Order: sequence, then C-alpha cells, then structure tokens
Amino acid sequence: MGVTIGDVARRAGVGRGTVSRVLNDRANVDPATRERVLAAIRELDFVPSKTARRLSLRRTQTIAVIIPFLSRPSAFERFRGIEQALASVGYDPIVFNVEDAARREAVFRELPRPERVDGLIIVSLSPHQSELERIERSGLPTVLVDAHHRSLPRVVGNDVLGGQLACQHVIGLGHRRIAFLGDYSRTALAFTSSRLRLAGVRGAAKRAGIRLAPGMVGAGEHSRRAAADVATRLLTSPNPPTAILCASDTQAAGVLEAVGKLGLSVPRDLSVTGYDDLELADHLGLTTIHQPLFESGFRAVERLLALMDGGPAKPLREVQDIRLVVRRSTAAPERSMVTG
Amino acid sequence: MGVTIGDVARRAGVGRGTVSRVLNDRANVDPATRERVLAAIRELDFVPSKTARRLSLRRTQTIAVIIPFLSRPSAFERFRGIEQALASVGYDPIVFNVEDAARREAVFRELPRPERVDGLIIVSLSPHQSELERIERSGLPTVLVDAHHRSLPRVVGNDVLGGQLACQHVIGLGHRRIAFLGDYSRTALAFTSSRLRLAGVRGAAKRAGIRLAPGMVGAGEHSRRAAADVATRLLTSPNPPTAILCASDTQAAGVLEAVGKLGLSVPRDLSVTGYDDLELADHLGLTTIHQPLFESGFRAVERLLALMDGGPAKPLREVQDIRLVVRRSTAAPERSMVTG
DNA sequence: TTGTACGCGTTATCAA
DNA sequence: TTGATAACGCGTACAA
Repeated sequence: MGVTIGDVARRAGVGRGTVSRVLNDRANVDPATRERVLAAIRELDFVPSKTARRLSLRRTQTIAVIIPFLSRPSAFERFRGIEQALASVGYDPIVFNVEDAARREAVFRELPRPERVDGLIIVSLSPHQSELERIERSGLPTVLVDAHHRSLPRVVGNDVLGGQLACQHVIGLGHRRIAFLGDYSRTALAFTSSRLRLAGVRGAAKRAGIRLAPGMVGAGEHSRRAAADVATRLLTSPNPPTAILCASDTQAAGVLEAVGKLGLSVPRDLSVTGYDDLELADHLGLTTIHQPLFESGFRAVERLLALMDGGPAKPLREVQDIRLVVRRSTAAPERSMVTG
Repeated sequence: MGVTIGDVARRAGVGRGTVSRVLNDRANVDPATRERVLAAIRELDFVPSKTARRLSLRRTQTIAVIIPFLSRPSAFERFRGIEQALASVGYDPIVFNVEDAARREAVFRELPRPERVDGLIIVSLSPHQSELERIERSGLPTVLVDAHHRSLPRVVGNDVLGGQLACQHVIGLGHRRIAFLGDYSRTALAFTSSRLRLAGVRGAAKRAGIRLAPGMVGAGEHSRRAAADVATRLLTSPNPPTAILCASDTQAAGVLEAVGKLGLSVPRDLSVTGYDDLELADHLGLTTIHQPLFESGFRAVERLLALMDGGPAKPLREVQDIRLVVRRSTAAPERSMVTG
C-alpha cells in the first residue's frame, strides 16, 4: 500500500522529476513521455501524497475558516461554497465555529499561525481594530465574507440595497406603518448585515416621507423563537405595524408563527418579508431578498487564492447581486388598517 | 518564520533527536536536559510541523467522518463531539456530508483511501453489505455512531428502549389511541433509529394490550414541514390519536405546528413526544427522550483511536444511556376523547 | 542518556 | 526535455 512517485517513475522508465512535472502539468515535457507517465499512473492507481507535497512546497494547503453559528442554514450554505471551491483545488478547510464572545476572542487570539494555514476566510464577523492587528501581524492572506473592514478584501451582499428593496416593495403595496425586526446590534457577535439592512429600510422609508417610529424597530436574538416574541410585542402594541421587514428568513418565520398564535393572518393582517431566500422561505411562501450564499463562499476562495498567488487585493469590496423575490407573505394592507 | 526542531536543539545545546524525544515525552531523557529543551521550546515559541510529523510517521493524523445532514442540529451535535475529541489529540477531521443517495453512493465508492486518512467514523448510516465490503477492503479502522452492523464496532443509543419509554409514559397517562410519526424507512438515507424507536413503541403498546392501528403509523421526510403534514392527516382522520410519539424533536415541532393550525391545543387535545432533547425541545416544552449526542461522537473517537492503536474492538456494540424528560407536551387525555 | 544519520514522498534546482 | 540530487521538518534506529 502506498505507491509513490518513484514507483511511477520506474514503471514509466523516467526520472521522478519528470513524473512530478507531469503531475503539475508543466509545459516542458515531451508529449510522448507524458503519455507514458500518465499510463503508469493509471496502471498503478497512483495518488500523490498530499502530506509530502505540503512539506516540499512549504505550504499547508489548508485555509482557516472563522464562521459563527455554522449550524444556521445561511452560514452552512456559505461554508458549502467555501468547501467546494477549496476541494476543487486540493485545499482543506479547517473551521472555527464560533458561537459566543469568548470563543470569538479565543479564535482571534490564537489566530491560526501561518505555519498551520496558508490563508484565512472570516465569515459574518467584522474585525475589531485589535483583531485586525492580529490578522496583519499573522501575515495571513485574508478575505472577509458578509463582513466589513475598510482595509480588508471582502465579498459582501448589498445589504443596504436589500433593505431598500424590501421597504420599497411594501411601500409600493400601500403600507405606511412599517416595522423592522433584526438582531441585537450591541452583542459581540452582532451581524453587521442586520444593521445595514435597517439602514436601507430607513433610507427608503425616508425618501417616501415615512418615519420608522422608535417602537417600530425590534431587535432580539437571531432565532425564530426570539423573533416571535418581538413580533408579538410589536403586534399587540397600541398602533401595530401593517408590515414587518425582517433581517433574515429565520426571524420572518418567527413572525409568521407569532401571527398565527395571535389569530391573525398573513398577508391579510400583516405583510412580512425575510432575507436570504432559504429553502424555508419557499416553503413558507415568504417574500424575501435573495442573495447568493453559496457563491459568496465560493467567490471568497477564488479571491483568497488569487491573493495567495501574489495577486492584487484589487477591488477591495466586491458586492454581490441580490434581488427581491415576491411570494405570498406580502400584499396591500387592509383598508381599515391603513386609515385606522 | 517557521522555527524548526533544529533551532530548538541548537538553542538547548542538544541533538535534534533529544528534542523529538521530549516532544513525544518518551521516558529515556534526563530531567535536567528535558527542562532545558522545554525552556528553549517556550522561548522560541516552537510548534512542531504537523506536516513533517505526518510524513515521518506515515500517518495522516486525519480521520474521515461520513455524516448525513450535518446541518441538522442532532447531527451537528454529534459532530461537535467528534471534532472536540479529535482536536484534543491533534487529529483533523475531514467530513463527508451526505444529503442524498447519489452522494452516499459516491462517498462509499471512493472510500477514503488509507493513504489519505487513518480511520473512519460513520454516523447514522448503517452500511449495506456492499459498503461493508468496501470498508473492509480499505482496511480502515472504522467505528459506527447511531448506526448498526453486526460486524462493526459501534456507539449507539438504545432506540428500542427510547421508544418504549415514550410509549409507556403516555400509556401511563391513560392514552390508548397512540400514533407514531417517523422517517420514511425505505429511502437510501433512512435512519435506522426511527425504525427501532417504532419497534420499541410497538413493544410497549403490545405489552399494555394496545395495538397500533396501521393508520396510526405515519412516515415522512425528516423535516418539520413534512411532519406537520403527516400530523394534520392523522388528526383529521375519523378516529384521531390522543398521543403522537415522534422519532425526533424536529418532527415533534412540526406536530405542534399542525396542532396549532388546527385550532387544537397541546397537551389538552393531544400529547406529543419528541426524541433527542435538542435545545428546541426545552423551548417548546416538549416531553422527549434525552440521548447524549455530543458524547456519542466523543466516545466514537476514543474507540477509534483505541482501534488504531491495535486495541480490541472489544464490546462491539456500546450502548449509551437515554432517559425520558417530561415537560409540558404530555398529559392525561381528555376524558371525552378517551371514551369517545 | 544522547547525538548522528537516514527515511518519509514530494518539488525545485541544476547539469546534461 | 530530462534525470540526479538536495531540500522540506520530523521520528527513529543505531552508535556512542
């Protein structure tokens, strides 16, 4: 067990160097001998040792992925993109799933050493100043996904626009009392995206001459359950919204749940929008903002590889397209509620 | 960048071999020199190269984890246990997340070669005969988790007992019309556990002189949504159950959803039990069967390492404790329904 | 107990 | 274009 490059070389009657050249298909090798080598490889069922390759290249062929709440569908989907892109070039991911502040701190403190990984992808966590310093000190090529820092290459969705689109959509339907339901913005794991989406919502509302009352901006943990609670509070307030725009599909699902429990119905009594366009959104008939989650991860890897190749961090900020997907959870408000 | 074992040796004024011996704390090294070496290691902040180590030891220090639906909370929790156990001994996991039959086939076909991984953990997939043959041909030490094959070492929960406990619980409360809601049993990714739990339920019912009518055994995809549909069908049938025992918390959540939509209430109109005791179960106040998911993964790694060390596959079948957790979703049936 | 030399399987360098 | 040879960093006989 364990056929080596030497075995192949002997079989093909060439030197090990030649086999190596064939493997990494470098130009300067005679077509005939290349064919011989390839035949030998097939016959022996040879697979090059990744380990030996790593050692020789002085590269780990491994990249670190820091990603919060990997078990959430949206995070998982982003990771799938990362994984697939890495696999296609023979790289391995090593994932740091962070689920609380302490872990975030720990992960950045013992930041993956260059001798352990060749690069770094950070998903949905916008680095603090101190974290940035650690990253720079590590010297690791780094790409952000769904996170922001003005000095780091990043692949992001247009969250502000997303908020706008959702808001314009319900305004166009005739809504005026609009609420936003997003994440806590002050916790250690706060998602920047929620804040940006809110900004977009505010902007669109303002342009339409609408002001989001302070009570119309709800925040909670990023869970269906918490969202349901917040929604219940919003809907039982004196002057409830006719539309709730959510920072995620998961939270929108919570809103739908709350609406059902209150004996109300969507979209008759309330319009709801989500964000992400998860499978869930389709199931629930949720109007939402579609963003390319898988592709964001995939793209981040492409950019990281280019970076590691010495390429430029050229467009520091790469923005991915999003689009509004209209389903059954939004409609014109009941006339009585508009005037009431 | 990259301080090597040689640097440490020079600094400590010893040979490289000695440093190596200290690193792998072998016995035959003088306490004094060991101290010197350790000091040098600290001062230089030396971390041995995993790659070089792998190459030298001719071990990959990597184990393959085949696991379906990793994004599901229960699978993820099992994986966390695996990951943590591996990390503590310097091993890396390489995960094969399988989400459909084709992928299952592909994963087993190109079964992780021994030159790529040192061992194999298979979660929630009971190998077919052909798969077993591939495993044996690969020569990889293998441990199953939540899966069964009489010739393979495995760490499993007592699913039959779990079904019994749930069933006895509702019988004790006075229920007679009992339904079971589990996974499809004939698909390529069918979970053995669902079938075993049903067997347990059947057994307990039989001992109490109760027969589960054919219509009282529902099966669907393992999702909240599908479970809700099945539950709706059960509950709107001519002679609906007063208790539904589910093969998972996720499915139980679907049942709760359906109950709400039908304008019924739990536990007044229906008792519901889940399985797994996820966080979700606590949120929902779900009576369920607790099983040590994290520990199952952790334990599997321990067993695998022992196996790789040439240890015996001794207790081929290791059963983990489970227990009934009673919450708010179960109660005595309404009298009218008992007699009706 | 300790140091030296060799091997692990690959890539890179350099002559040929 | 090709082959021999020296790294890469560690573990381990073997000799001292």
